Amino acid sequence: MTPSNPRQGTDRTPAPRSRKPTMADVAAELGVSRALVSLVFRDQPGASPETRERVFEAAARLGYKPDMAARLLARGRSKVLGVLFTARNPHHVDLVEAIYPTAEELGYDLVLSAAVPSRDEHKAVEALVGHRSEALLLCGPTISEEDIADLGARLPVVVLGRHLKSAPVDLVTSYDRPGAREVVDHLVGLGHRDIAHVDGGSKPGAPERRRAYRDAMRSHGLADRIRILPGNHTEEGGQEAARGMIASDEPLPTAVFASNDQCAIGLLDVFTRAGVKIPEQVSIVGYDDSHIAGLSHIDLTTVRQDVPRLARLAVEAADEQLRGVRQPGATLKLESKLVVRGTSGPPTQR
Amino acid sequence: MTPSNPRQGTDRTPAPRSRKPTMADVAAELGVSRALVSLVFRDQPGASPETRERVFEAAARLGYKPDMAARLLARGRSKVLGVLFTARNPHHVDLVEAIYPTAEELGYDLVLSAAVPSRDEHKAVEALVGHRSEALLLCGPTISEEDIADLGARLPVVVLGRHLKSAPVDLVTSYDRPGAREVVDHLVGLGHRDIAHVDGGSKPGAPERRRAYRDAMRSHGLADRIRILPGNHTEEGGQEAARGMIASDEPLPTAVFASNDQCAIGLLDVFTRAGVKIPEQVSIVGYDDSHIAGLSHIDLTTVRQDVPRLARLAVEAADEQLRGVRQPGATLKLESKLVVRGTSGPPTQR
DNA sequence: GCGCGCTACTAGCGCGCGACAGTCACGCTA
DNA sequence: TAGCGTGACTGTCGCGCGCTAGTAGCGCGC
Repeated sequence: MTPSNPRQGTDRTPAPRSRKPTMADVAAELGVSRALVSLVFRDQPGASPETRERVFEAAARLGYKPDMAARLLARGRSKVLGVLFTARNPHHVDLVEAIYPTAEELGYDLVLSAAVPSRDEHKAVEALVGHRSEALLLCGPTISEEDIADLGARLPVVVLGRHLKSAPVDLVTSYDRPGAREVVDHLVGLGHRDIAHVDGGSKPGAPERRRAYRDAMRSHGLADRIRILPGNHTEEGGQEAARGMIASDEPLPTAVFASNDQCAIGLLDVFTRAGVKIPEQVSIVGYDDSHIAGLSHIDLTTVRQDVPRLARLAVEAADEQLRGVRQPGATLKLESKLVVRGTSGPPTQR
Repeated sequence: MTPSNPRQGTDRTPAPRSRKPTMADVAAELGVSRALVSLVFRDQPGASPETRERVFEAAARLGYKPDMAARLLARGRSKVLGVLFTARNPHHVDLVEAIYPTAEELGYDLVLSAAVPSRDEHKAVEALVGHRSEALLLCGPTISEEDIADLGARLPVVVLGRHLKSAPVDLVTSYDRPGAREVVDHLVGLGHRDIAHVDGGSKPGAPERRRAYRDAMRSHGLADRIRILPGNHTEEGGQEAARGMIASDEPLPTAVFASNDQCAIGLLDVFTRAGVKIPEQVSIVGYDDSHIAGLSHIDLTTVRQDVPRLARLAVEAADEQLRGVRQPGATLKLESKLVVRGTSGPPTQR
């Protein structure tokens, strides 16, 4: 019937080279102007209900879908937010999930870019900017503060889960001090005194959590028991730290507070394989309450961040910057909360 | 709306323009044509080395970055692949990670779209198409075969990890039969006879694995022990199945083969909480060998799919369709391999 | 002097759409 | 009847770029 049809029929033509239908095709089909079709698809006043109906019908028949790239090009605002996250980090995945609803609510489209081992964050970010993201949401970025500042000078940037001194960007994180404090309180309350911390190096959030751990230990009069082991925010980091503890001459701590859940899971892994009973011999506490911490039989005691609100605040912050209602540089912090599960318990006497 | 953008890079730029710099700005800065700048940025012959140097220098000075949207619009080929995945599925995350290197190698850019609870696959796919993806890679899509066929009629589509009868798309999966066969062989070899299967309903790959399980059981003469429990590919599905088994009047099977890792982890969760010893009382085997199966103290016996090769084949398949070197409809299957870990062992006599 | 081939560059159209200033028919008022 | 307003629609420009067909300039051989 229609001359321009999507490439159907795997039978006849070897390469049915059919163009994707455009607005002009729809307009021609109905004998109206492109502008009218445009109006209808943008849901703007200026078209009668019957016309709208006919336009939609014709569009469906031809298989027309609006072309984002052209739309972005033509209109000033792209309404696209770029989201950078680390594919392996379950907490980031949680954040991404939570960002979608608010973004949609405020009329933004999302483009995701994953930082993976073979592809560093610089490339991922450039891809986002290249795809005309109006603003960037960076989940725990590891690039330098200077690079983030440069980005922030180019477009609105919201950083999640990392503290920065002076970059012209918005920050959305949880308070680390109360969370870490709750962890130490919890462990001390159970009777622990030898509470070690496996840190996350310079990874986002790690310095703050390390500092918060130190403060909490001091305020419990356990300054001399402070023991900080180098780690990072991956399972491997936790595994290595655990191996180090086992191989060490010093006795094992009775509790370990890891800088994030993945690191904690790495600890769990090596300890249980080595026959160390969790939590009888060693209690383990993580940070983030990513979805894998609660589900499955990992059952990790951890600190829950309010992911839905973090996500909402981040999107709203980006929106505010874009609308120019305020200058960048806001810092938003949320409460976090200890979630006690199976990997923490009273120390056994020895 | 103020026409002047409040955000302005540092005061470095001599001619403070509120617009993002374009190719024309770079060209004007040097007194050359836009086309020349275009050549340089596309790394095409036709510009002298000195000119290239000057163009790059001027671009850097002005802070010019090529505009993807315009580039996509202008050139026929967008060289963008759209990837649909389920954020929560660790196997999908593994796939996404693995897709990046091959895509880059073949000169494709990637746009990710996550299916999350609040945003179904239809929307996610439309977003990808809207962003001008030339081809789609669908990781375990749950939308109907008909919808996939429609998509396949519009643009090249490669489906990972799901079998389809007749959609005009490429399929890249692992053989389910040998994998499931190996699982049953392994369990029978350990002495199991009551081997149940928690299936994945109609989820991608689930019917094939269910069938493969049946066949393998039959060929071991265990047709009468076939026991299939409804489940799905989430932790919750596994948990529910496990609760069902515990509540049931029938004795527990001595081994359970789950349709994927997440489901297996759900089983593990409920069984261990209920005091059922794994693997002494019940052996558990998963499917996918997603990164969380091996790491952490989950230590799940599972079937490893060759993720890097799956990813490579998928990208190559998309590329071939795009280059028109063959018609869609190819089916590529890879070997998969049992990985024995801690959740399977000989049954205890009772 | 001519044509030849080569490198280095330019002119200008078009991608699919949004924005905006029109145009047109129609109905209402004075 | 002219004047005016309004809803429904059209014409056209330009977004930032890719790409094809050019052209100017140069050295070369005869």
